[in-house]
Amino acid sequence: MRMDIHNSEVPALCQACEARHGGICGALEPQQLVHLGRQTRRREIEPGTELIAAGVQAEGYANILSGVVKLTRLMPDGRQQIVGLQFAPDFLGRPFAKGSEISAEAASTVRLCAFPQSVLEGMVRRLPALEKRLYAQALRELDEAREWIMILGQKSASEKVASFLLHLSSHIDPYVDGYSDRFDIPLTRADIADFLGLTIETVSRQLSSLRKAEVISIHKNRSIAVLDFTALETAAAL
Amino acid sequence: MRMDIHNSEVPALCQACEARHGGICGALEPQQLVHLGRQTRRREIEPGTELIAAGVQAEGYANILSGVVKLTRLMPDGRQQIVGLQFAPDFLGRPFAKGSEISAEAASTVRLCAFPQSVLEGMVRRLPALEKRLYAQALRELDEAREWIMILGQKSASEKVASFLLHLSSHIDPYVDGYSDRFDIPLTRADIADFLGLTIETVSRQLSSLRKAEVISIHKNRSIAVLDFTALETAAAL
DNA sequence: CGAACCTTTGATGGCACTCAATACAGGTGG
DNA sequence: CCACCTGTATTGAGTGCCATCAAAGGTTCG
Repeated sequence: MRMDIHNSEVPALCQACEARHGGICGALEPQQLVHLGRQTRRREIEPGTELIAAGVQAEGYANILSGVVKLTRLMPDGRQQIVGLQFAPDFLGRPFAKGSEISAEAASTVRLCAFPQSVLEGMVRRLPALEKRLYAQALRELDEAREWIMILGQKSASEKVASFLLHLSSHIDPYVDGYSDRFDIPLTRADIADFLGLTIETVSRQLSSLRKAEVISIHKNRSIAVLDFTALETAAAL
Repeated sequence: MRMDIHNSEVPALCQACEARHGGICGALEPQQLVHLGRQTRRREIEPGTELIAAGVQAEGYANILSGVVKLTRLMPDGRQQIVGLQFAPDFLGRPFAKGSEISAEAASTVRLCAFPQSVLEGMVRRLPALEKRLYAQALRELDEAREWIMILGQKSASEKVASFLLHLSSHIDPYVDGYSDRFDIPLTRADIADFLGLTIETVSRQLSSLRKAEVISIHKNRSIAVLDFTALETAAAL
């Protein structure tokens, strides 16, 4: 972990924070961290909790410390699509914006560092580097969204599922279990299906197919180990 | 058209510019317009010309004055997906970024107001309002990208084509032809197919279907008139 | 008028969806 | 600890939508 020159000036909570140097906090000087730190509150969110409702202006903003947040859009007839996933240390919320069509929901247990709208917007006005960070995240999200457009538009079901697993594996820290690295899938099969524009049956079939080909191994339907990374990349048509 | 308080200070070229109050120019004061105006060059681009190549850092930036630019991503095996369309007065290029996977190509004849990279980046550093404009466009593009994610993930072929026509009709100015408003489709069937993740045959079939249902009328395969807007919205599942 | 290209239309097949049944995991209470 | 129950995931059979292959029709050039 990188250290600040005068760590004594950095709030204790921030010193050990996973998001200290990422998200928006990376752009802040110690004294600004103190200012922000006074008004933040850490929260732990249950899976399934709605964080930002569609069509409603968010009351606050937050940094994601751990867990996965899914951004969903709902069609008038009830069809649902996950339009993005956010991981630590992503920033949650849209400054200066009216409510959008998108709602945010905790996919797994999520830990947040939350602060009120006014605080962030005030700091942005005084600190151009902060706006630059927000801009950078928006561009990163835009690239990611366009990558998914390509995946949804061009790829077959099996390629979609493989691409999804690769995406997950690059954002989730694995833990060692026996001889191989495993990670918990933070989404249900229904979530994966909503993300990939497939049905849960098709997702399940593709996962089974990868398991039978010994590209991955699945434990209790909840954790996955990638046994053959190269094969997974091939399957994703990357 | 909105007027500046002292129009005499605004470059003549900008006074009559379609993008004067949109894109990034809307954030500029007359004196800054003069500064930028000195270093811009208007260009007219042939359809099919590549404006920004994938993997290469762009040499310059531009405002779109008219026409349509398609942003495409190519897969290793040759499959192609259009990940976004840009219309006037959108800004073209990504400040401070290394080359991305995406390439930009003129879909129709495109008129640009182009300027070198250094000029824009210098102005951004001195003018926070400009960065805010760029941020706002990135967020707009992000919303649009996520809308297409939903369309690609959830909608049927007929719904996709109807959604596409609605999208076009909201970005292209129609001209009166006989008794109804028409507009030229700036994309070939192949482009539409690449955008919607379909084949040209399927696109053609869906267009024929809408024509037979008298929702639209097609003239010489190139221009379209929306005869029944409500029916088109229904067909798009909006 | 003819050539090249784009678009439309038709016939067929495969991939993913739908419907249906079974299997599994986690939690609760006996 | 096991029986039971609920929600989630897997597997199977059949169907439908869209891709593929193939041919004909339009449009725009020279």
